[in-house]
Amino acid sequence: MSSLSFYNSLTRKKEEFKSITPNRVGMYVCGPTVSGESHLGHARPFITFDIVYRYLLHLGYQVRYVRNITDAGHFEEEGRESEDKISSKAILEKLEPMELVQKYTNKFHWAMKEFNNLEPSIEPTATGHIVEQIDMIEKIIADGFAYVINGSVYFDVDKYHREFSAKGMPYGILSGRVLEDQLETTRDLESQEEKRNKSDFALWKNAAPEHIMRWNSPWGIGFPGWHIECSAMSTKYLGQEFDIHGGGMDLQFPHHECEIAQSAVCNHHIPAKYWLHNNMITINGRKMGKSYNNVIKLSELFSGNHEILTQAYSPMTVRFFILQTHYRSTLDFGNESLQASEKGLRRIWDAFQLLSKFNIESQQSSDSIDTSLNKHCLDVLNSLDDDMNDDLNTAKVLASLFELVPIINSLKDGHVKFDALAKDTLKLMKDKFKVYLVDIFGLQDEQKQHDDKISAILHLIAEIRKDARDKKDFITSDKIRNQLLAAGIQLKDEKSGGVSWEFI
RNA sequence: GGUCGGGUGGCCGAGUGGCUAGGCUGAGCUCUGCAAAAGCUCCUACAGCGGUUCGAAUCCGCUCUCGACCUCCA
Repeated sequence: MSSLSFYNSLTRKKEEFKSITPNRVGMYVCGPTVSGESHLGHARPFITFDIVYRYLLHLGYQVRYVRNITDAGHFEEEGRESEDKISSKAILEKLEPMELVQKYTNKFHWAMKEFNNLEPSIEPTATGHIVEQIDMIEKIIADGFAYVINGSVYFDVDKYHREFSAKGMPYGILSGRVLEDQLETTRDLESQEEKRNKSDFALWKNAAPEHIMRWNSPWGIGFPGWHIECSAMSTKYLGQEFDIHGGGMDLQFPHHECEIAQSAVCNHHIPAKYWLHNNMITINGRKMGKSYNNVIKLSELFSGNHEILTQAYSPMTVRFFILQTHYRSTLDFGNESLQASEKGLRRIWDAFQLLSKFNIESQQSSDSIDTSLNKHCLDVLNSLDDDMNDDLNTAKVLASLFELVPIINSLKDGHVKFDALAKDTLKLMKDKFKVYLVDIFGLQDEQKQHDDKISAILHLIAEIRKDARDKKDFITSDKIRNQLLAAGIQLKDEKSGGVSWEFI
């Protein structure tokens, strides 16, 4: 059996995963900025890294999964009016900053729950770690890699690059950018006189009087820069060097590059061994993002309340949609694609439900095994782990599971006899479907829950309809079926003579 | 302009040298009172042009084209 490997953005190649501490994994994923509601694009990293988390747990690792909440505002583009996003919107909505932050944090948690994402081990907030951030900045200043001007602190990228290139940690090591090129191509921006170089970034920013979010610091009243929170919190909870750092590809530069520089100065290490980046979700070929004005919020997606949407899509449909593509590929949103995922999910889930109900133990081992079919099943089942180990090829795993669906359905319909497959093969199939769909992919049943009384009524109605059919009273039987269908309940006559139903 | 990554059948999307990816859609058949579901079958594609090779979607070169990042970003 193969071993787990990841594509490491840092080395730009696939590498076998070996945890720093045996059997334990530390993983840090950049969380949401809670200044607004999460959209479809945001769902991708959190689902992707939920799969990473679940898979590592499945492999038996003890994982500490840290995902932060960015609740201290970041800056607008340098050179424009420096403005704290969170505080400016708070004025707009006439809310306390922390009230706003709480509101969107709650919404974020709601969405994560809808997606059936496991909760991280620690979910630290930026505002709760101002002290740690200040400590780290002081250390960087003491080491000579940051300078103070007008109550703000900037990281001296140029100096860092000169001194740390020799230590194998040049600025640009993660993103592949060459600092010298950057300096030449960065456009001239105004209000940058404070910084010694254009590539320098803020560690601490002096707060203008109108800023509501503000803290005391050795340099005056202000707020932390964008990148320092992740360095401070990952160091605090995972140590100076941990296993996995995850996030969206758009964070690779500058965010993660700056994290590396900050941590390299303070801890003398590139903070993480493996850097994993998920690709973007696009819409009409363009990245979904605020600046493109093409976002679909998660609440809109789930309710169908958006002009682009032809219908609502459930959280599991969205999850499945994301899993059907490799995490490093762009994924283009489209109603047709989502609908395909919705149907595909139902098909595979129905097969899984059937499979779970099969009573394998009662099957007698026999010599009527269809060896080629049996081998085909085993080959497919045994390929699953290899595909998952190969940089989490969830798309391939799902395709393989789909290959088994016709066989499962045929077992039910009797096209394939149970004793055509070895008992162990059936057991393995049952096990793998459960492990992958439920444990690793985190899919769950979305059938609307109905209570026993409804079930009893449906049983009764089905029985009445059966009586009508037996009497060849198809007018009555069709009336029952059609009206139930109109009410969202689909009856299916089974070959065995029984009836099953599905809420649609 | 710089850096990087793509272009796969009607749609979405795996796949790095030879073997059917898969899902959705469409067509036909079987089953069925009729449906639905399910099964079977079909529609067999790799942007273009060259090159390497016995053999290329896959490797190399060029061209066209789309996108991401370049200090707000998942």
